[in-house]
Amino acid sequence: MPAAATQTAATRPDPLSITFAALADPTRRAILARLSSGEASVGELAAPFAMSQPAISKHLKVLERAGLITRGREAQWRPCKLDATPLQQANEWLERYAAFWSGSLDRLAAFVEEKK
Amino acid sequence: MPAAATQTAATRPDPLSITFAALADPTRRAILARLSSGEASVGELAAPFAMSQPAISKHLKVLERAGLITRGREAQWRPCKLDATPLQQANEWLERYAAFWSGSLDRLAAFVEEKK
DNA sequence: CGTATACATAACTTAAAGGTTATGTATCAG
DNA sequence: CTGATACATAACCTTTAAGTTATGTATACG
Repeated sequence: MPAAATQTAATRPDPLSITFAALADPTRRAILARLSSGEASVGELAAPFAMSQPAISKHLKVLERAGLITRGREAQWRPCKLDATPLQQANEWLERYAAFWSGSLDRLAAFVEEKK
Repeated sequence: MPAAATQTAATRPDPLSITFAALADPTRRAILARLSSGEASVGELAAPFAMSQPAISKHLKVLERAGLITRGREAQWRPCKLDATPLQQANEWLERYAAFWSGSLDRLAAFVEEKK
C-alpha cells in the first residue's frame, strides 16, 4: 500500500442533492417529460436533440444514478422507464416551503415582521 | 475590436435549471431552511457550517442569482430574506409527475403496460 | 482619528459537468 | 460468418463549481 497519505474523502452527495442536480439540466428534464408518456429507447430519446448519442447516454446515466429511470433490455435496445420516486422526495422537501409562496401568507409574514 | 472569431454563446441557463442547481447543495438547502424561520445576517447563516466565510458568501450569491433570497442593508449587516417564488415554479414542474409517484397509479400503469 | 466588526471581492486550486470524436460490444438479419 | 444497428465506454477538452487564503470596503465605536 503506497502512501495512504492525502485522502480527499470523496463523500457521495446525499440523495436529494443528486436528484436536484439531475433536474438542473433542460435536456434531462425533457427526457423525463418524454418518458412520462411511456418507455422509450435511447435512440428515440436522443432524436429531438442536437447532440451526439454519447452525450445522451451520459445524461441517461446521470438520471439512472439519481434513480429517476430504470433500464430494461430488449434485443439491442435498452428501453428507459421513468421512476418518479426521487421526484416525490424532492416534492416533499419543496412542500415545506409552500407556506411561503402563497403570496398572502408571504405578505402577512412581512407585515408581522414589520410590526414587531 | 480584435477578432470576434470564436464565440461560445454562453447562454444563460433557464430559470428552472438555475433553481434546481441552487437546490442541489445541502449547505444551500440548510441556509434556506434557516431562513424559513426568519431573516438572518450572513454571520448567523455561516455559524453552523465548518466552512470559511467567503464560501458562505458564494453560496448566498448563488441563492440570490436564483432569486431564492433577497438582501437588505442594515448598518454593516446584510440581512438575508427568503423568497420562495422560484420554489413554487420548481414545485409546479414537479407536480406534473405526481401521478407517477402515487404508487397505485404507478403500478396500474405498469399493469396496463404489461397487458397490452 | 484609528480600530474593530461584518461582509464582499480577487486570485488561485481542484474537481466535476457537459460536450466532443473514436472505438468497443451485443444483438439481429442475411 | 458478415455486416448493420443500437448502444456503451474511453480519452480528451473546456467551462463551471466549490472551496481556500488574502485583501478590500463600509459602518459602528471609542
